[in-house]
Amino acid sequence: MVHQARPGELEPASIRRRLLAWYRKHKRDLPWRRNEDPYRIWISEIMLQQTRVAAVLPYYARFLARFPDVQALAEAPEQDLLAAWAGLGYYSRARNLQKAAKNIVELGEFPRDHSALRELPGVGDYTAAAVASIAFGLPHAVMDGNVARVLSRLALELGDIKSVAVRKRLRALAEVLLDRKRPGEFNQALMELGATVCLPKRPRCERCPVRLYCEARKQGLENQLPVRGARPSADQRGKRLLVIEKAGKVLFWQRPAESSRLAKFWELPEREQLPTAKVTDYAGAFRHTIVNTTYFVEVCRAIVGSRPNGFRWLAKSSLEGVPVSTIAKKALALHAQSEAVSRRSGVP
DNA sequence: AAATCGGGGTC
DNA sequence: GACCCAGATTT
Repeated sequence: MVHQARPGELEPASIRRRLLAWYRKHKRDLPWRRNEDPYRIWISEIMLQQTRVAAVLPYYARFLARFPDVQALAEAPEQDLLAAWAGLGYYSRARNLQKAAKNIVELGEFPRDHSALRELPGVGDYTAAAVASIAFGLPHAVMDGNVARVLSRLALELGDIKSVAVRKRLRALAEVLLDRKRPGEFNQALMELGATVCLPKRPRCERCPVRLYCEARKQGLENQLPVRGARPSADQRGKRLLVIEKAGKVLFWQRPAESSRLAKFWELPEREQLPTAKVTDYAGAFRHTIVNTTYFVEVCRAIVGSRPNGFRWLAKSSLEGVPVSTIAKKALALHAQSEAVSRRSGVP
């Protein structure tokens, strides 16, 4: 019996075949695609949460060299871990990674199914499905930003992509389409399509292996989908940071463990924290956006009499091994640059 | 259901 | 600037 598709009806078998053929030919050579070690797949998936491939690449190899297996990760000092993660963002990922590593050591083996994976801190529906399918060949469909966009176009989903109802519909569609014999490959193919062809703006439909099945394209609506609600506009704040040096050391304070963001990261003092510091000169300014706030940061050099309460001197040479916020790193770079400029021009 | 969490590439 | 990324967790 040959299946005869009616017009407008989804054709999962054909979509699977075309998508996989396309993927085998066009997939990018990414470091986490070179083996199926669950540990390495897991690390890659955590790093890739809300983070572009290009941003992850420089971190991935370095991180694995430093923490080559679950044991090493479980035993690492937290400051080492945060230092290795500094700049990637969403630092609760690093903290949860280590909690999970400790759980796995306790378990005695890497969790081998979706529900066991899902219990690890930092592992939600997406990551559990990704690791289960890619590392263990289990038939779980992933739903990430890429898949949601691709499927919203394929199925002409007109509801808000963030809404629970729409996510649920798209998830059901992903499960129907999933190639249950090659779930890992299929999931990666769908995500790869979203990342390289079915782009948020101006999708490259001429390169798409399933364009003939795409309802949005049939209607000429591929550029209008997916639909998403408006976002709150970013607010803006000023910040004045001080670079206070003494004998190769710089004055820092450390965010408390309970801090909602950048917990335990080291920061430069703000002008308001040290009203008695004597500002000697102006190093420059830059802007930095954190989630929904844009900071306009001015950097000054300053001097203090003695070490203020709650602050510590950190050797410049030790900063690599310590979690330092990106704002502080930018400020230090600006400071170093302005110092070099004033030396060249002969200004003290 | 909505808010929160980083940072950067890209248009 | 706005958008968005191989999301998870808390409120």
